[in-house]
Amino acid sequence: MKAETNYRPTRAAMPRPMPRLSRLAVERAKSSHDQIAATLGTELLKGLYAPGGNMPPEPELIARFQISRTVMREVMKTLAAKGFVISKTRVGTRVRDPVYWNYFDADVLAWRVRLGLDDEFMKSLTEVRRSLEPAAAALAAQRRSPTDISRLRECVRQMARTDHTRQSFAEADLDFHLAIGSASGNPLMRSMASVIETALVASFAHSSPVDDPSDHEATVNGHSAIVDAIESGEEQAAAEAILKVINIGVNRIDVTRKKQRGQKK
Amino acid sequence: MKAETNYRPTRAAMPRPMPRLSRLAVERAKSSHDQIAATLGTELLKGLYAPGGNMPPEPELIARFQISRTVMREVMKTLAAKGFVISKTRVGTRVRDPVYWNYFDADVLAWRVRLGLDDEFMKSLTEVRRSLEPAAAALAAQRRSPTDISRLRECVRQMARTDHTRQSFAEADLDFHLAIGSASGNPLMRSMASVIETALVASFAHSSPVDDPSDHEATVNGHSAIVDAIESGEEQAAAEAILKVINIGVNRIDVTRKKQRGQKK
DNA sequence: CAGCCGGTAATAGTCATATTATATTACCTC
DNA sequence: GAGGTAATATAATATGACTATTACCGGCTG
Repeated sequence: MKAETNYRPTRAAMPRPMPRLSRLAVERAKSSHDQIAATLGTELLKGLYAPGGNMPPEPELIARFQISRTVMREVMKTLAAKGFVISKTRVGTRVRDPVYWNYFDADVLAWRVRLGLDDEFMKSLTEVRRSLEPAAAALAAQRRSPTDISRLRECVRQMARTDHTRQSFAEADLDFHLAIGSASGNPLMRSMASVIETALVASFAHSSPVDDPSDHEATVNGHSAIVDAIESGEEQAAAEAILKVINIGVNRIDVTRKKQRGQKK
Repeated sequence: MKAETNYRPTRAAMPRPMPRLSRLAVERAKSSHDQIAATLGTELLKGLYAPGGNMPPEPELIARFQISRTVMREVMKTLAAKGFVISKTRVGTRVRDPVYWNYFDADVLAWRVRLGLDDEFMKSLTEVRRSLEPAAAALAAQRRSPTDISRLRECVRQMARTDHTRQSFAEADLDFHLAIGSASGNPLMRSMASVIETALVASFAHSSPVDDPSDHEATVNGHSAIVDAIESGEEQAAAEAILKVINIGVNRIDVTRKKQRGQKK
């Protein structure tokens, strides 16, 4: 069979198997383009370019990064697509008000994380999770399709494995929360994936449930309880159960941080 | 004074006054680039290109849209930045799993809206608002800076004006909810703006509080109650108050739709 | 026959240059 | 000084060439 594109609506689209779903964002390969976008994006996040003002003009940036105009423009398009800037002929590339920056974007969050994970930012992430995920779980409980349930159960089974590295556990955990998003039946909820992923990557960087068997067990049980609640259609219980799981994670971070601070003295 | 760029961190950045904040997304001018991005983005949302499969190869798209390769590539970069596709040498431009699509992106939502506002989608939007906005309001009540309060009050005052068009009222309403996002002190919450904007544009398209004086009054009072709760630091009350406002909006849509359906018969 | 290895070719990535469009600024007329 | 018009800076678009990456194929080797 010839290599087949699938853009003819008439021909039944034949989706080839996805090339392995998740993989955490940390390890993504970086082309020169991405690197520069990341650099400028990070600088924007740092506040080096004041909103309402202009970015340096094209020639200057080209000189700075030693790249062709083509690449520079594509980088700008990327930043524009994420809501950071807007370019107009004769005006230059203007930095937009931060309200319009797509913080929910996976890349943007990743840049923000690499910028440093102050408590402040972790708090913001957690606040969003605390409001969105319970809602998603409640919706899942409302709809609870058998396929979703069994998928969630499988996720829990994966999390329960005892041979996890931090990395592999983080992936399993992420899969679970993504599955919740899907089970909610709300595409927007499912789209919060990047937020969760970032939060998990961040929080598991220095401590993970797999470091401590009892923590691991508690985490798995917590997740299992969520599925139970969803399966029996108890919206309220599902929401509370997932909130509990989030809180366990937050506590682990707090504890670890305190320990680390203590050791530093 | 010479035209001044502000990219030197050393020199105190002098933000020029924002060129008038909001303006609803509907009216944005469209360059050829944006048009094509919108076209392809819409087609992606429609499901014309199966996830995991390839987009049509560059030459074909260039032929289709009658544009230069430069523009085509920038469009692809835009779509890539929004999580729709990923291009690799020798492989082509592959459509990513919809989980990764940035639904929270203002453009993406706008495309989705223009695609048609089925009840299903409005429901999704509302579910997200119902979970995020109360959380934001609660946080605002926790922090309640005087500046935020007075800004919110001003928003309410603007909404209360009796000389509103649907458009101008929608903008005032949007300003209010943006202000709530800001007042939450959480940049991620503030970033949900695009979702709200889309929801408002959508919901006011066919009916608006300004169409009916008593509806208008109820809406304004509802918003005022939110500010009261925030000011006195009652998180719970603030959350409930904003939920009420959202519900009023949802009801208006339902009623209008039913009426319209009735008339069609 | 299976599996490795290297060459080939398809495809996007990058580059350089030229032309065009558009908004701002400055000037010029009235 | 108001209003219009030309000059100019800046990004937008176009074009064509070259480069880099890697999937695929076919041959070699065990």
